[in-house]
Amino acid sequence: MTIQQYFPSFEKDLTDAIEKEAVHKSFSAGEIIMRTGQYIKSTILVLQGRIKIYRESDEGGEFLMYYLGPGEACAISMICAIQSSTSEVTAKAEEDTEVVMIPLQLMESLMSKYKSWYQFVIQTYRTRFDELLSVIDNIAFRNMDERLEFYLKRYANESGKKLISLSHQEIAYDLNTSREVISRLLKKMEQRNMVKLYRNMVELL
Amino acid sequence: MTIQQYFPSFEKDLTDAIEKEAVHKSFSAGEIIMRTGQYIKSTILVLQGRIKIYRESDEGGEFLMYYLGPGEACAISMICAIQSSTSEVTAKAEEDTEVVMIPLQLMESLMSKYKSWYQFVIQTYRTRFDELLSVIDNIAFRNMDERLEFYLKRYANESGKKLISLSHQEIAYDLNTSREVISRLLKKMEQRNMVKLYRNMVELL
DNA sequence: CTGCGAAGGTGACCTGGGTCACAAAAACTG
DNA sequence: CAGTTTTTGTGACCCAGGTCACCTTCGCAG
Repeated sequence: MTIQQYFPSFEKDLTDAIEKEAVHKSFSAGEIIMRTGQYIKSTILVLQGRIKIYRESDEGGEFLMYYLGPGEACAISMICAIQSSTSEVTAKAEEDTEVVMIPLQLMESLMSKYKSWYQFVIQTYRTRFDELLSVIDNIAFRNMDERLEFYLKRYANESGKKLISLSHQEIAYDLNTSREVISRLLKKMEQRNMVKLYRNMVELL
Repeated sequence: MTIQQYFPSFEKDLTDAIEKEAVHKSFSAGEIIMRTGQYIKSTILVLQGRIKIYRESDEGGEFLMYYLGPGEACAISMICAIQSSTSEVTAKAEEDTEVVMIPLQLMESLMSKYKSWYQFVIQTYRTRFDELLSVIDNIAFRNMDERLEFYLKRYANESGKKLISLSHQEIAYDLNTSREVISRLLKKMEQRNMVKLYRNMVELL
């Protein structure tokens, strides 16, 4: 079945155990899966779609951390699940999304029983930790133009398309800046032949 | 012995195992323990002193992530150790420091044998992940004055002293800004009676 | 086709904070 | 204690990027 397919590193027994005890769930595009301060009782594995993980400030600012796609899991939900503490971030379905929710206790028992699960968890931490490091690099050391370029490239990479369907406003939210700034910078990039601009779309060249 | 003392959550057997197989090491103040790009083969537990974990940019910028004190461990070294990959950060002894190095294979076997070790590792990930989140919050959403305030408070907290022995230049490095900016902001804080300034020292009020 | 809302463009202006140049203390050294 | 080094203070200036005001363009619904 699907778990097998998206998580090929899992042992057969592990796949079965998850299949038997975990809960499948669907979210439609735009739905909030988890919000700041919410109590977490399960970890999330993504089967289909895309989930956006971002941080919200008290003053309504918003800041993209990373996206989760099929075959990936939310490190934060893992950590919190184990500690059964509250989330510090918001998760939103960017597209229609299908996930498997693994409750706290199951998580524990899988951990001691299946080496491939343990390794998957470690791998997940590692990847997300790295991702956070690169986020920090970007905001600490780079200017807006470089950050925008990085953002577009990453987006294109992860979605596999060169045509990025985002309005300037949406990009601005993700980078915690204003629409005008993004418009100006994109215009500059267009003049340098790095992108081509359309309504609600940016094409990377 | 000391491991027992600084890591009271460890089972007796675990303490013994570490005592027997891991290596004690000392670093003097200012020594680099681990640098960006270096291959990591062991995890570090801190017994004495203080270690500063920071990120370096290509252009020589520097950016503090967090400090490690007695009883704490380096999450990054754990993750990298397990993956036997390279480090993305630099670790420097801030004071004379004593650590225990736990080699990769030992790490693995402790993980499956001792529940208290497994929990310690998870706990460490959690703490550091949170710390990174708050670092991101700060640089993404806050201005320099708030960041400086946060920085000083954290420093005071962690060292347990209200007298902070740092030059303006050192603070500036940690926050990846310039000395002048820190001087100006500290002066303003002094006028607002939040701190008192001395040479090479800041006192939090 | 018209009218309206959403997206994008643009100029004017402001501010935080980075940079430069230099002065004044403070501390260390012979 | 005269000279040197380190730290701190400060004014002048600049630039990225945030803010505001307002315009244009596109696409859609009636």
